[in-house]
Amino acid sequence: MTPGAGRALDAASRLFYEHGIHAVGVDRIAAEAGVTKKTLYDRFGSKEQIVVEYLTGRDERWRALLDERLAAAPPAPAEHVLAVFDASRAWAEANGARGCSMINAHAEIDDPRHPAYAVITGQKAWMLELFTSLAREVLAPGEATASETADRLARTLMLLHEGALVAHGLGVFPDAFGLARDQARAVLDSYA
Amino acid sequence: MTPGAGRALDAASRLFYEHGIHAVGVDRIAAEAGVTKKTLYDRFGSKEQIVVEYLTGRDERWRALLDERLAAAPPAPAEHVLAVFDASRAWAEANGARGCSMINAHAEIDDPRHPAYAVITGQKAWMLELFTSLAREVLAPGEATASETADRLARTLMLLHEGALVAHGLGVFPDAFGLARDQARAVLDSYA
DNA sequence: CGAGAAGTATACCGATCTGTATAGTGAAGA
DNA sequence: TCTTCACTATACAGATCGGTATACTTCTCG
Repeated sequence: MTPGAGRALDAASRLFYEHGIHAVGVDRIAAEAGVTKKTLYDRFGSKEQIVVEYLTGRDERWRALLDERLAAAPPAPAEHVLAVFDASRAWAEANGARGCSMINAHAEIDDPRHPAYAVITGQKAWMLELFTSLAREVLAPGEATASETADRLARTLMLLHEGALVAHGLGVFPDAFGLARDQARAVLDSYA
Repeated sequence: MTPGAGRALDAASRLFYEHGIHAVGVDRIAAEAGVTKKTLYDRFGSKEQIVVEYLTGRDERWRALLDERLAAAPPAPAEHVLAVFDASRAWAEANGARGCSMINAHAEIDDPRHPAYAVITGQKAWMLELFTSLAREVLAPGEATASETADRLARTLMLLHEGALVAHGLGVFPDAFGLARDQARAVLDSYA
């Protein structure tokens, strides 16, 4: 990534997240990045591609933070589940004043053929798979066999997590991730 | 509401919900409603006002459906909580292929001073208050006294509900409202 | 040295954006 | 009958949209 491209993607990411994708034009991105539109189009080819790289970049940074937190968590599977909610709280404090960028982008992108659509649904599917694998370990440590119970537990954790993302983004009540974490523990206990 | 205004608001509501607010221009609204732009601006004054009435209209229809379902539910307070999730499932089947219009609109409106912002946060606050009053009745039937326990239960129900809205809108897994309803029952039982 | 990559500055394109203006039509009601 | 209301049709304004074109500079690297 060239310096100009980096500045452009940084500016675009901030502007897209704060104001929405359709509300931000390429002229504004170029101006705030201190870059000309020619550089933008030489590097990215289209606004659509900038959107894709914006979402991909957030996804990668989120997964990196999560991997880090999971690696540092106590080895018990249930602790890993709680670490996901802790990671989300930390992420939201640093990058999440306006909620989940994937949920927000989904509100603006109606066409499933849009290249950014796969990034959005891909992250949600990945999160569900993560919860599913954690749920399996909680229910049957050591075994990696699928079960309807694990799927159900994983989906419940996903509900709590997505709910916390929205409650936080809309400011419905304070510390949504803390409550979701507590409820996740209660759900895990109920399965034990 | 004059006939032309009604057609315009219907068209705007459908287009805003399906494609997003910024992606739909007033020319398109006018064309699909079979109305001229002059009629649009004579009746509504601005696009911003059309957005406000779009969200207000959905809010009112949702509350009407919910009131109806709550009135028809068994008298036990816990049944009323479950009826909220049932109402959401019914609403989503009829009007919710792209998720919650308030969450979606929030993704596109960054300015808290935007007149639509109050409609969005107002609906979420109202839902939290509904869950809170139901939680109080569940915990202490007949009494209307506030308690931290009731607030906590209400927020947990809110988490499950918002989570189901998102999981349904993004298509993360099938029947999110059914699962949320089952989990709500489990949470209610745990408080009993 | 010379080529190529990365960048700047500026102007332009056609389309679309919200919003306004002008002129006229048809119908309902005092 | 005459006014008022709701509406149509069309044209336009100024700004912004995504995207392209031309010409020049600056730096690195073989």
